[in-house]
Amino acid sequence: MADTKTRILDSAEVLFAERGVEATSLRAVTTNAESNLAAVHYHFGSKEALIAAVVGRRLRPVNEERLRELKKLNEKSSKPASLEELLEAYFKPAISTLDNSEQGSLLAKMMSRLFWESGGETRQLIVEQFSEVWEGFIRALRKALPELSTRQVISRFHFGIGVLIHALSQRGYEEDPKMPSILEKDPERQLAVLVAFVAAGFRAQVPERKK
Amino acid sequence: MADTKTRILDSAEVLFAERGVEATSLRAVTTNAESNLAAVHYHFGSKEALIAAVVGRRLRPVNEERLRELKKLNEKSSKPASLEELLEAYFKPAISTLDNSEQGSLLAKMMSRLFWESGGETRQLIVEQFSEVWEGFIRALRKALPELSTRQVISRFHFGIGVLIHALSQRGYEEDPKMPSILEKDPERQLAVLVAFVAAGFRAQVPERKK
DNA sequence: GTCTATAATGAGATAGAC
DNA sequence: GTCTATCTCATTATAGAC
Repeated sequence: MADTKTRILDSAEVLFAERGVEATSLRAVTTNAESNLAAVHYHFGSKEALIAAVVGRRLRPVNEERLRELKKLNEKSSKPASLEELLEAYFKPAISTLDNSEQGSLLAKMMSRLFWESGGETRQLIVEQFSEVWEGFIRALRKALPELSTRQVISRFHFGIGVLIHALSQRGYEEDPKMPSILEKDPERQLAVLVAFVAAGFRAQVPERKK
Repeated sequence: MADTKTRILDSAEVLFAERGVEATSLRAVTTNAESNLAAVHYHFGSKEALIAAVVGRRLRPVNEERLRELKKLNEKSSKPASLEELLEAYFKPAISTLDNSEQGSLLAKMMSRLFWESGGETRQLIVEQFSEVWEGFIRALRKALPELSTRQVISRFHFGIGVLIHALSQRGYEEDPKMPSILEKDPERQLAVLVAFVAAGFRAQVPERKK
């Protein structure tokens, strides 16, 4: 059996994803981890700090891989990276990490929840985790799409993030007949579909004025 | 001053959006509404019921307008409605309602939060509110895009919903330099940009197999 | 490091006067 | 319909034994 700290992290991750962060009590976390309330405070200090640890453990490797992929693209040749390459570099780490983890869809839901649920301190955490990655990708996307204004690039990049988050977080609801599954089963196809959709959106022409 | 019931709804809407539903206590709601705890239980019965009332009050008119617009498109001519017309019918009620309400961005955030935060009962509420609308739009979208499979239409429709939710919910963070504003100021342009992005995504060709 | 026991707080809900 | 006061319960956090 893993050590107490890890068991608490694992347990918290599952429960945060299933019920949401606010709705999950530390008691539920520790019971599930076959530990006790005091252990959380010994290892993490507070519930807020536990949340940060749970998020950081999963998000850090994803964003590190994104930066590595981006660096590879930037150094690869004198030509700027293409739109599709950049989107793939951004989406792939998220999709593959989620597939390799035993938690699977739960993790995706936890991340998307965190994105919205966070008020105040937790939001700060998210912004910090992402700011370097976003800056890097937006800079590269501007080079790939010189015909778009910076503002348009940022806007459409966020549209793409919205697609990713929504798609990932709807996993696990496949059983519901009212909410048919969104993503393909095969991770390679998932990635291809997402990249194709968002890339086409990036290249869309917006009509000048409404008729 | 509005009656107590309305003041409670207004207050709850603002606080739910700012802090999240779980994190908002009924005490905070009633203090803000210059009322008291008992009034919530008199008018609504429970916190869960209050949540449902807050959501329903805003969501119902939006979804009713969507269904009206869809009906208009279906009856307009013998030709099936175009992709752009359908997307506009879906997006416009959300954008214009949000602009007309004095709460503005708070309301958008409340909706997007609800979409994710909801575990169990509250999720049920969301699915019920949306199922008729989604069914109608997916049926119409299939006619507009006969070259796509039903599964692809559903998947891409949800991608579009992801874009809408994400875009709307990021309103109000404009002050943060790390998170530049996503949407145009002008609602007409917002709509045009969203429709163009999602329509292009719908029409994207997905490469058959990865190289 | 781990645990039991308990403190301190805040939550949703309710009774009953007005 | 509205309000104060209170009930009951669950939460985070901590003290202190081992």
